[in-house]
Amino acid sequence: MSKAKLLFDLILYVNSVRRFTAQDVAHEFHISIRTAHRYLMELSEMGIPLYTEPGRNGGYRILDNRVLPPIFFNENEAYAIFFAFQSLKYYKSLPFEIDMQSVYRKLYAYLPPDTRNKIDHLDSVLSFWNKNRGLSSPFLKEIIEAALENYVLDIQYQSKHKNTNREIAPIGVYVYDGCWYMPTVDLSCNEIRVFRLDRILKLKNTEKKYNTGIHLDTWLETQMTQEPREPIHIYAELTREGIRKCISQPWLEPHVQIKNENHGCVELYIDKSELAYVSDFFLQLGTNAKVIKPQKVIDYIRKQLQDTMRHYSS
Amino acid sequence: MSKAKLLFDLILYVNSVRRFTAQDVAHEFHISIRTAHRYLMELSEMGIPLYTEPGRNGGYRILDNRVLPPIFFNENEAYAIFFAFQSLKYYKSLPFEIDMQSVYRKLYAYLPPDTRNKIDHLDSVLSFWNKNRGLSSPFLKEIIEAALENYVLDIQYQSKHKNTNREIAPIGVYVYDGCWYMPTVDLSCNEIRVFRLDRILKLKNTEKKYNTGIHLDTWLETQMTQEPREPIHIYAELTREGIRKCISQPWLEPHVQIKNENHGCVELYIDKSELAYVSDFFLQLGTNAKVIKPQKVIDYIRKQLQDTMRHYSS
DNA sequence: TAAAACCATGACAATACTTGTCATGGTTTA
DNA sequence: TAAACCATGACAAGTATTGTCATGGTTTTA
Repeated sequence: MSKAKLLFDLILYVNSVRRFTAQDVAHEFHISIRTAHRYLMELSEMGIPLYTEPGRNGGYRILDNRVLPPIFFNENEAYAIFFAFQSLKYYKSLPFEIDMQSVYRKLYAYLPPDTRNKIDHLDSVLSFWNKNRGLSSPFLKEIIEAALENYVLDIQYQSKHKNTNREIAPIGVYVYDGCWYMPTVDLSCNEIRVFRLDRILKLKNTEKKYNTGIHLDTWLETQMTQEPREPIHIYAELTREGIRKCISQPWLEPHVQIKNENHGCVELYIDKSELAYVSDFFLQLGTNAKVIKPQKVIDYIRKQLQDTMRHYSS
Repeated sequence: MSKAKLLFDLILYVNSVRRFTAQDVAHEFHISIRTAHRYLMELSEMGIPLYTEPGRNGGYRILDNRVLPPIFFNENEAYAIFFAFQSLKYYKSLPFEIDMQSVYRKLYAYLPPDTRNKIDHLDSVLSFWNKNRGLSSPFLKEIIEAALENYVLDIQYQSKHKNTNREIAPIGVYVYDGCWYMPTVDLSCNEIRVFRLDRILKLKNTEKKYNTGIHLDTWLETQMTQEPREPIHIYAELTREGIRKCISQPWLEPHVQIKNENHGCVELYIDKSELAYVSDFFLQLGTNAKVIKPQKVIDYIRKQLQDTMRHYSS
């Protein structure tokens, strides 16, 4: 085995055992102890964060933030990384922000000049804006860590009518529509609740542990595909502009039927719990939509219109 | 200089010159031609895409998709890359998708087992959903390429009242609110127009070139910070729920004033062109907002209410 | 058609590097 | 105080790398 290959394997070895003696290395790789020492010194010089403790029960340790063996990337893979980083550029206070910068620097430093120009140019024709770039989610990192380690959090949350304190076990975090959300198990009632991160006022890690046993993707999938429990049949006619606006809504888009360039309709089943939201949506479309079914939505829209009318005539 | 270091530098050298002879290498690195041959053979064996042409005027070439010198990343940097990739997971038909997969595999392969678990777990507690994950933007890659190379595109676009054909020079692409947009110079009128990628029906590269001379970031910045040209003073009172909804709007958020837990107001200047949009927004807030100024908005809201009322009473 | 300018590969000696053994000295713990 | 670690130096034996020379192939050009 060549020296380079051996050093490479040695990085893998020290990364996985974390604590070892020169003896261990010598035995593992069938080399002398003297050479083991020499190799470990070389790794240190390469920047691998080893430290040693002399004396009995001493030995070598690897610190956190271990260095991986050197990896060959090609130009396209570098592009892919730059492209992905670009997508996060406008989020505020992201975890791993500093590490992204150092990845960027390392890759950029090794690119040939013409590719650098391309990368600079890519940067100048591609932006991922997000709606809530003004709103920061200061607790994001803590929440990701808590979700990873199954910690229970104590949060103060600004809900519709008042501020509440809750003990929750986060299932995970997700961004939707440019805004961070956290589905959790609320430990007071053992139900799943979703919180918006920008509405969390305070957060404390209780150091207690609770494994929700729920996988974020699984949960999101069930949310998205869930059949309505109390299905309500919605039918509405749309103008051209109404079609355009409905198609922009991902939850409506599959249900829009286009009859001709200027007329269409939308027909779907929703759950009772979504009634208010859906009614508000059609209300906001004004004369570009006309809800035909159900009467409940029509009544709601009429009531809202009357209330608002009164509100504005006083 | 050690052999490893020399090979490393040689990668940088061949990546930047792209075409060279063994003689050149020998001269550049002060080694014999024989050794230059040996080294170049080694690079080939390492996977660097060299090919050779024998004969006079022959020599070595490097193919596209050049391989970068090996890079040491640490655990946190690997995390950062996984985190960034996660943010793109739900976009449809992205450029660099295949390369992202191979980056993922390479990094993952070299992670120690415990870190692999963490990465798997990170994957299970973090999702970046986006609103239009159902809507694909099939022309994204073509548009990025056209923007990079300053090509003029011929598009068919579904606008508010009819489908139109336009010749445009893309300034760039950006995502906002989960949806892809493309600011362009419309060559028929030489004005800047923004198109939504999902509303592009057809796209053709004309092979003509036109340099817009506009930098996407610069343009976005001016869009966002632009002072209103015909400023209109808006003042509205808000309920608790009104505050909540206004704070969710990034363009309103800085102008919301909270008086107490249940009352607040919002005051700002907007441009005349935004009047309809802003009016619609306050209309949709119903009784949770009361616009006090200007009369124009109040009139608009009243008219909309009446129209919709009539619409729903027939 | 021959010479020039490339690549490809082999042999071999000179040189440089790597390794294992032995030796010495320091630190910590039982 | 002995055991079990790390750290480092010296040196000979073993291994790898390098440059020189040699030979053979391909393509271009004069």
